[in-house]
Amino acid sequence: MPEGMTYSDIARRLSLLEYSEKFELRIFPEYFVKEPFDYSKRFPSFRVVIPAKTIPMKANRSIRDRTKVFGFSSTSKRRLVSVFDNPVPPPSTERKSWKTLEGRDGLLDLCEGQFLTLRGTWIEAYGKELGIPLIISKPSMDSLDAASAPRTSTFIRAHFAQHGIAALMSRKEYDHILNVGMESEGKRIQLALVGPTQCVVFTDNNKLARYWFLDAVQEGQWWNEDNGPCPIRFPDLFEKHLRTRETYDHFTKGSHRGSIVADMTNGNKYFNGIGTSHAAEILHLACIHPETLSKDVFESTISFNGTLDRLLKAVREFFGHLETQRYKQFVPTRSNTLSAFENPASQSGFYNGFTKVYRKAVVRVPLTHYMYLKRWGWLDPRYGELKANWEDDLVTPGTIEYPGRLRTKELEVYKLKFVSQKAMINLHSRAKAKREGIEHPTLQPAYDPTPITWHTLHELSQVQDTAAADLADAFENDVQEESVSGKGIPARFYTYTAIKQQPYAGGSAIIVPNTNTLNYKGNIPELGVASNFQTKKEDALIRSGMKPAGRRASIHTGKPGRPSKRKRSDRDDLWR
DNA sequence: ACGAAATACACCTAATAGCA
DNA sequence: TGCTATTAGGTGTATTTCGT
Repeated sequence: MPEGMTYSDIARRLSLLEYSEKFELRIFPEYFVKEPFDYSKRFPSFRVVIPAKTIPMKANRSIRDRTKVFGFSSTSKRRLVSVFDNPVPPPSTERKSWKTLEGRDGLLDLCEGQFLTLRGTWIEAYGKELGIPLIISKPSMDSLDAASAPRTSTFIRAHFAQHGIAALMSRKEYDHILNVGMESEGKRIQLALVGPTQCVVFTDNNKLARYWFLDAVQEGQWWNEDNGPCPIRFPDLFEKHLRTRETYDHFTKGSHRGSIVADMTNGNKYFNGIGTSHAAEILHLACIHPETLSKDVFESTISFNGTLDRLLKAVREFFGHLETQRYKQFVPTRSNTLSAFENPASQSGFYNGFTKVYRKAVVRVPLTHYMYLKRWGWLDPRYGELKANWEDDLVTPGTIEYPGRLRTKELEVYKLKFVSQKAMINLHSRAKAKREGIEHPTLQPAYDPTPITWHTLHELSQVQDTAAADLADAFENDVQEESVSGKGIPARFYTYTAIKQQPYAGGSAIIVPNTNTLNYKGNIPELGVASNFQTKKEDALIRSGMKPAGRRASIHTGKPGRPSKRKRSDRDDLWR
């Protein structure tokens, strides 16, 4: 969930932090996750966490030490010192040495145990990142006077995933959580900037958050320059960037086949700060089907039917909620709840007030919007014409205390779910069956957590086709394989993607122009769309009387890499 | 031949959906 | 009602084929 609006909100709350010279960085290594890759090559300033297997073994280390999930000792940071041969951080003046240190950098070590100067107003959000500038006051040996100490500066760059936030917390609550134990409280703090009365705590229960410690002088700015402009802080730049020739070329060139929802949520180069929920809401606002090809959206600038204009307008309108009086009134910076992690009810009320689509089964639209959708044919045919006197009921009666509210009409929203399943086929037995002239054994699902519906059976037949093609290939090498290994052709797994759940309320099916959009994330997407319009392909199918109730799903063999292009068949002509 | 594109997967656990 | 299985989030990297 953490997306542009979330980061902006976090930064706004943290701006109330009271000024203090004496913050202290505290780290809780047991709430970090093992990093699967060595980031030191790409991010020299990033504190690399080293998988246990790369830690040189020492005779006196216990089993417990060796099973640590990453380089930090789980019991205390101090024990890390005994693990590495060269644990001494470099002096802050020798900046070059940060890069020369292999596997980790000195910035984190420099921060620890030092006086850290931090101001709430320094904390910024940019896209999907939070930046915390810090001044490190390094006390000299003979003086602990922070004011006169030599200084250097660093940025902490924070990126959260699910359930990750940074929050302002009283020192009292912080101490309480530590005393009770973070596990028992369910509050797992990863990093904390601890002041005498106030703290900034970073949490991410799923441990997917990432933190960078950047050299402020060397980097210049804390955010990732590879990402596009922040739509909240620089809306004009954001829009301009999406209207450049380079962006147009990227989304419209022949090889680009992505859907707009996938391109908005995958990567931050063009749609920085926008994730799954923001994308769903923005597309809803713009009356753009999430699975519209990006190519079509961006080409609209040439054909002048305004799809890109609608999209960019919707982006502005969506993030414009942060500027409304309602936001300032109902989303307080100063929480009056018992815990810093609790959100006031008024806040969730605010967000639920304008989010219409994401993870919702129905959407309520004003009558004017309903008419708009109807006018352009974006509504399911089930939704009929409005009564002649609909204008009479635009506003509910209301009372003196509560004025009448704008009457809305409820529309169903699509919820699509896709699930990957595995099927196993024994090519050897099939080859044998073919040699002996008997019928092929049926393809068996290797596991099937859900009941097989006709949809999945349909996809299974697709898998059968692929398996048959593989079988033909296998026959080419049949003799050779048998003579070498003596084992014949091995069994092989095929993975296929099937529709687990039909569109909510099952009124009609969406036919997707490009089946690639089914698997846009490798995860299981849940799409909420505002309206249901019929694609050209669906129109053609209806006309030809061949409209299937489900849709064809792309087949996956389970191996990574770009999928090979399907050969064009005669049937494809029906889809034009 | 080589850059670009598109896929899987690793990394987690609270909350929820589904089932007995 | 209690138990088990599934789901959500975002990014870097590996792996494969496409397009030129």
